[in-house]
Formats: sequence, structure tokens, C-alpha cells
Amino acid sequence: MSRTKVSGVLPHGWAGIDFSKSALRVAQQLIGKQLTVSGVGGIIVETEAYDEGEAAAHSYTGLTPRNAPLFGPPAHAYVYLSYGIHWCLNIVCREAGHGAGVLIRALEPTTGIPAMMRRRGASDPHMLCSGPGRLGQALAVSPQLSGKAIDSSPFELKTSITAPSIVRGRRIGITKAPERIWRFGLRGSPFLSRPFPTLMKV
DNA sequence: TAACCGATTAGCT
DNA sequence: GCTAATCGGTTAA
Repeated sequence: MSRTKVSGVLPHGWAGIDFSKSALRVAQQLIGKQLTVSGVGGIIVETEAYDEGEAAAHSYTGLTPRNAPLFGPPAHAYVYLSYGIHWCLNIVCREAGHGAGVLIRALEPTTGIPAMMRRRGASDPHMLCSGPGRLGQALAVSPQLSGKAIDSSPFELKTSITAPSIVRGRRIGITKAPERIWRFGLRGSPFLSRPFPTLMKV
């Protein structure tokens, strides 16, 4: 896989992304990168940023066994169970101890599509990875992956689309801090979990 | 140990 | 567009 050291000091850069930067920056930089778990995955087309100290973030109420990876080193996975059903994947950013991360909300499926169709019980490619819960099921995201480094097995993160056109909008499904326009998407992608109503270009 | 709450989805109307 | 389903983590007692 491609591993690019960005800062020269911090070993936190992969696929041209420096994960020691803010969630807001990393969320945008992840758009257009290819993410796979055990060779199954696709191109990231939708992300959301969650920053330390904001009420909508899982790190807001402090360190717990569940959210511990959020307070760990950047470029590691944080997996949580949503609504008691869906396993969702985040990537930790900033320095260790901050509690910031980026939720991966949707992929354009590219590799391992038969496995995704089997796990999801669906054949429509738009039903495989469009939404954090669907993506988690298609890539077999599990709590065992929580805390694992994003640059090592079973994860793989590569550069795919160069200079993607990115749009931004309001985060989905949150009740706290809705004013933060921290959802990002690949402009015009048919694999978004939901459309961006007002087309705010980044 | 019991109650409450979702960073959602699927299946309706 | 609307709503039920679903269950681990958190909080309060």
C-alpha cells in the first residue's frame, strides 16, 4: 500500500493524509481515497467530522471503554454500535488524548462486491455502502477492529481520485450542534447516503 | 440493576 | 415523508 509520511516528524500520514490534523481537514482529505477491509471496500464519497469538546461527539462525556480509541493515537479505527444494530467506522485524528474523529458514511463499492452483496443481502450497488450502517455491514466492520491502526491489516487506504470536487452540508441524524456544517461528500456521486440539499462547494 | 438514549435502517404510506 | 425495530453504553439510584 502507499504510505506517505507527511509531517516529517509524526508518522501519521497515509495516502497523502496527515491524520494529526483537525477532523474538519481530515474529513475533507478522505473524500476520494480508496478504503478496504480485508480487500473489500471502495472509494470514500461521504464523511462527517466530530471534534473534541462538542456535544455531538462521542468523546464529549469523557473517556469510557467504548470510546477509548477516540482518545488514542491518530490514524486508528474507532468502531461503535449505533442504535443497538449498526457497527460504524470512524478514523481517529489530531493528537492522542484529544477525542476527535471522522465518521466514514458512504463508499462507492469497487472491490469485493460479491462479498458485500452476500453480507448485505442486496444486489443493488447503491444499497451496499451508502450509509454508515450499511457500509459497516458490507465491510464486516466489528468491535474487534476498534483501536486498530488504519495503515495495517486488515485495513488499506490508498489514493484514488486526485483533486476531487467536494461539497459540504449539515451532519445527519444528530440532535446536538446541528449548526456545524461538517458533512462532506464527493460532488455528484450516486453513492451518497443522502443528497446535499444546498450545494455548498468546499 | 434499571431506565434512558441514540453519529440508523427498512419498510411503509 | 413517517415510524417501528433494536440493544450496548451510560447514567442515576
